[in-house]
Amino acid sequence: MFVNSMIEGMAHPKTITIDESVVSCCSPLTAIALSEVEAIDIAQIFGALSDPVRLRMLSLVAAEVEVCSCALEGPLGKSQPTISHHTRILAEAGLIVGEKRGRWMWWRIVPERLGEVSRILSS
Amino acid sequence: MFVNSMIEGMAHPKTITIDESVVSCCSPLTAIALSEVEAIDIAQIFGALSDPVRLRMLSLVAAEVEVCSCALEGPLGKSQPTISHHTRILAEAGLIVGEKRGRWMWWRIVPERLGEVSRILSS
DNA sequence: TTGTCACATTGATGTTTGTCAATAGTATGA
DNA sequence: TCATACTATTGACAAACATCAATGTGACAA
Repeated sequence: MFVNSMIEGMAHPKTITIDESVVSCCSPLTAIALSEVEAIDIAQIFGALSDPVRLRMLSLVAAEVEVCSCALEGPLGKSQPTISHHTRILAEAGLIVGEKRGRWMWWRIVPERLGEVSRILSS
Repeated sequence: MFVNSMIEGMAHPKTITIDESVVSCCSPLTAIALSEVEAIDIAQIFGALSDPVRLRMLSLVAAEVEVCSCALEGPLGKSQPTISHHTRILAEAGLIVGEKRGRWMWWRIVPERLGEVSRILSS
C-alpha cells in the first residue's frame, strides 16, 4: 500500500498491482486485492442481502430460534412461491439453514456466516 | 437525492456529494424487526456491494489513499462509462467519496461507512 | 386408498441492472 | 479562442431478477 502521489499536470496516474494471495471467503475487503473469482463469490452473498424482502425475512428469522416458512408469508405480504424463492436464495448464500420436519420447513439463521460476511467489511 | 455542499476556500474548489442514506441506516439486523423503509435503505447499500466489478473497485480504492477513475478502467477491464456508472453507485451508497482535482476524479473509501454496514450483520 | 396441507418447481411477465457507443460537460494548456 | 484530456450522461440492448398463477412433490390423516 503506497500513496499515489501524483501532482496535477503530470502524466497519467499509474496503477499498482498487488500480488494475489490465497483467500478463502471472507477476508477483509480492504486488505487484499480481490480476484475476479473471489469477487463473484462475495457478490453472490451480498446479492442475497440486496433485497428488502429478504432482509426483513432474515430479521424475522433472527428474532426467533427457528421460523416456519408458513410464518413468513403473512408478515412479508408475499405469495408462497415468492417466499420459497427468497428462502432458497438466502440458504444458497449460507445465511440461513432449513430443516424439514413433517410438512413444515423450519429456518434458522447461521450466525457464524453473518459474522464472516460482517468481517469482509471490517478492516 | 444528493446534497451538494461547497467547500469554502478556493484552493481545492470542489463539491462533495453525500447521499442521504448515509444518515439513516444501520441498526443490527438481528436486533430489531426491520421496517419496510429500513429494509429498502439497507438493501440499497448491499445492492451496491452485490456486483463483482464494484467489489474489486472497492478493493482497489481501499488499497491506496485515493485512486483516480482513470486508474480503474484498466484493472477492471471495463469501459469508461461503466466505470463512471459503478463509482456513482458506490458513492450513492456512501461507501466511497470522490473529489475532483483538475481533470481527474479521485476516489477514496469511507471506512466509517464500511464499519456501519459491517455492524448491521454483527449482532 | 383418497384428500388435504406445506413447500418446491415451472412458466410467464414486467422491472431492474450491467454494459457500451455516442455525446455532452468541464478543466487544462496553447 | 481552439484543441485536448478526463469524466458524466444519454440511449439502447441483453441478461438477470422479483413476482405470481398453475402445477408438482412429499407428508400426514381419515
